[in-house]
Amino acid sequence: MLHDIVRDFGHLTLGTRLRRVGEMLQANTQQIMQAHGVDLPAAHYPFLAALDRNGALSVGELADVIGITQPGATRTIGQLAEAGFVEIAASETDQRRKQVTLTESGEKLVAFAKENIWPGVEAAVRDMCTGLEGSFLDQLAAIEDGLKKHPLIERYNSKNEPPSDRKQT
Amino acid sequence: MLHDIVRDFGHLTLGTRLRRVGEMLQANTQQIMQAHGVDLPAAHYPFLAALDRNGALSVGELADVIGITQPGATRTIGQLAEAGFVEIAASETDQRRKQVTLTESGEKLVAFAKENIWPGVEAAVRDMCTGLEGSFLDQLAAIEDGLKKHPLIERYNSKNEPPSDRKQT
DNA sequence: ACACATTACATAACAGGTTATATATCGCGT
DNA sequence: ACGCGATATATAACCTGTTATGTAATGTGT
Repeated sequence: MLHDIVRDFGHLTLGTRLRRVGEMLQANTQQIMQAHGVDLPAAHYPFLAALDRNGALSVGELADVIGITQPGATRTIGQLAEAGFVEIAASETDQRRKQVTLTESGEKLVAFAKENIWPGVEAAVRDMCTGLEGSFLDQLAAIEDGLKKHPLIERYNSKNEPPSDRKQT
Repeated sequence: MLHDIVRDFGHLTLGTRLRRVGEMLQANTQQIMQAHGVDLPAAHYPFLAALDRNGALSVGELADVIGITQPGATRTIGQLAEAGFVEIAASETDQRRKQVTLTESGEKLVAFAKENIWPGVEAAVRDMCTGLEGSFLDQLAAIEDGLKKHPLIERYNSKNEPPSDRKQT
């Protein structure tokens, strides 16, 4: 069998590797959400969480809080608005700013996720991270292996009731 | 000041966070290469390294070795071929397979990087990872902070001669 | 008060990954 | 030898981030 060259290269290819694991985790998280009937790209959740925590925020503030660049925030906010989860309004005091707020639908979504899904996801990821030892590279390798062996949704399901679809109110 | 919500959320947003750090590292690495006159997207280097190590490989083998999906490999290989660093030839025994090999230009590039750049990059990343302690999340936070404070190229330059442009042979 | 830099957001093009699916060749069973 | 599943690659569409740059509104110095 061929080697995993990215892993072999150690620190040299750490960037590629972190990115790869991150993408895998995002996909896993999205899968869990979907199993609950919530169908939204994984990267949208930090926006909803930030608005839930902080109330109305401008585009730039959201980018800051979430740690991405402003154009990325602009796009995601646009998609969330199109999906009806947030509202975008021009600030009254400064016509350049856009105030972003959760709609009622968005608030309901966050409430549901906060109550029923996110704690389980957090627990599943924490489960995967417990017992890790050694250097950062060692721990990362353990996570890669652990995630391949037991995907997040498996860890999630083993700790939770089988999900009940939120759409069937 | 507003919080970094992705970090606050702990394990819940680990995916987004890993991805973010990975992208930063890739960008840093690319920057160092560029300072040496080598202008190639960061994700292309694992391909060159794999071909250098293993000799000719098929598209699927490259995807395996590097740990990405086959369509991703197909695209990157196409770009490398266009840049003249690899050659794509149909296998003689199996018309479905494409054998990918380094061109002379590709071999020179790898030789130069292996000799003059990659060791320094590896050392810079290792430098950033030394002395890390605590949980995976703690170490990740330390890396985020360390990278923001001292980008890779700074660590690299402090340990190496100022780069000499390889093009001016 | 007006010129001009600064700020906030939008837009465009790209990087680097993904899934889903099409296409062509191979190889195997009957 | 022929049909058909399996395999190798390609293509298309998408996600999520990035730079670089444009545009409109704001504020500031003279």
